[in-house]
Amino acid sequence: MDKGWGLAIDSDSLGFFSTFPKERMFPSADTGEAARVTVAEVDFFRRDVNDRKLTDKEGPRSRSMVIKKEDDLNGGSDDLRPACPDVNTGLHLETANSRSDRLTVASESFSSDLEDKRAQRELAQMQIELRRMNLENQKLRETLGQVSSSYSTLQMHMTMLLQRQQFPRQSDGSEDLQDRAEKAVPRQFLDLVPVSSAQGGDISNSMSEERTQELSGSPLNAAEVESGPKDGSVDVRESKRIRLETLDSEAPKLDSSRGVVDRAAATEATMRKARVSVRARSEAPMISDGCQWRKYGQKMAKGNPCPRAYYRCTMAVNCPVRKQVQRCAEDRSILITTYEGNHNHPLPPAAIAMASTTSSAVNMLLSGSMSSSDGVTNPNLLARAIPPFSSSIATISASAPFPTVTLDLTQQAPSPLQMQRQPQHQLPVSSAATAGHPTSISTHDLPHILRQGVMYNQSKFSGLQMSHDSVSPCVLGKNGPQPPSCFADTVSAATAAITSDPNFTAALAAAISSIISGKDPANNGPANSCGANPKSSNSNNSSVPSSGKANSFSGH
DNA sequence: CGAATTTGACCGGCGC
DNA sequence: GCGCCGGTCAAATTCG
Repeated sequence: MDKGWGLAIDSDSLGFFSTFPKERMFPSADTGEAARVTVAEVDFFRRDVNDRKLTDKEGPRSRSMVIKKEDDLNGGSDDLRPACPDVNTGLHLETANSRSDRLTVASESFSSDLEDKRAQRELAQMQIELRRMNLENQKLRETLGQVSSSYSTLQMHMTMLLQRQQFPRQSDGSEDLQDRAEKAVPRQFLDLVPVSSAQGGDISNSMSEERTQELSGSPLNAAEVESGPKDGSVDVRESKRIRLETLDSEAPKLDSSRGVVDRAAATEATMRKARVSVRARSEAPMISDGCQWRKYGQKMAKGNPCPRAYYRCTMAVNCPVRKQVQRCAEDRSILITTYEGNHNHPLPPAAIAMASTTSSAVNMLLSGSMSSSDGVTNPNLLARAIPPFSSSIATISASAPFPTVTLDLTQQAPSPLQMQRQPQHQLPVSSAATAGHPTSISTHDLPHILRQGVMYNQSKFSGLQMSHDSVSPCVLGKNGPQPPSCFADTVSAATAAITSDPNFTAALAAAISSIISGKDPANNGPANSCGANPKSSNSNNSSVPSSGKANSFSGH
């Protein structure tokens, strides 16, 4: 067998190059037999001219690859490395009778296949880049998991803490739970998060319950939640219900924790009142958010020819969550869904996304209300609430009777009508954010994702003095999307689906749930002309069968 | 027939 | 106090 060629790979991209075969067969020019071209050694170390392995301190890294003849690898001095620092690894090598012939043939091969090699080189580079991005993606996922875990643990802890403040002594073993929960909370989180986010309602409580059950070694399922604890242990939600009842009737008596209680009561009330409105362009009568809803009313709202439908969550008996569905008066292809309250039950994966979004948005409001005193706030709440790279406009407004966060996902810049509804000054974020003025920011980074902005209205924030500090820097980045370190980026996987799917919530829920369970997005059912008759919606809203009747609400 | 929806009535907050 | 309006209730109706 003629001497083959050895390949020394000098690269730090080992993940890719390690896939190279160690031996490759090439036809021999003189014998017609297949000649074995041996990759004598895939050299994962950088080497100097004497083939001595270099350490990191001895020289810069290089991605170049060199081809070495086998005899060179075996100790020869004819190192081709300087002549071909960036040789393609396609290895169109042929064996020949003489060394010069081999070199000539190789040279001709190089020139004739130049384009091919260039393409292969680009391919190799792209594969390298792909590898790198995959690794980065994996790291981001790990980060997401860690942050999510910390977030859940934190909410659990704060819920526990509030309950402990409400019931300093619990004699039925729940203290063990609390202690364990506290021990599970990283210390650094305890000092960072405002009380409001921990009081953030039942979505967090649901997560907390699950976490608590994990800690206690008894997984919590929906049936157990509905039926309550079967042993002597304290159901967390039961504790909360007791706490809420106490807030209504006995809170003033608890002098030692009165401040906390009053604050909790105010927060609970705010949580009940604060709303998250989602504007999505959808022909479906109701966006699917993974929850089950029952319609309990329909009214004609002033200034809108389309009726407003009222739904309440039916996934639990006393779930306080309600939502209103109404088509936009100006553009009836836009569906406005307003959520209020927080679920008091575990949510299916498909519902977690929207519930988390709305809850985070509300928490963000509350965080803003809490942050004005100390200037410390949770910078990621709004980012959590708003898919970061989506073509959305997030409007924080207190001009309505209740503080409302509006997520505009209609893939439009603020319309003139919207701007009219936001009569306050719209200033560039660079000045407005620092001056505490309402702000409007646009971002332009992703090609098919248009804009995300925040219009920020604090003119009439009764009881919710939103500090400009509370607006997430992740959102208020001057140039739009922020580095991947921001938790908001973890939701960015949903944004592509959001922008391509007119049914935002279905896309959002599906995309985020895909992270959890790997499901595909679902689509909505057929269109309904105007307003809130949900009966033609898809099965994701199992409680809203189709009747096909026209809306015939007569008002009152 | 039970569940869900429809829709007129009712209630409470708010402004005048 | 009155009217307006948003929100909810609950009886009637419809649906599966």
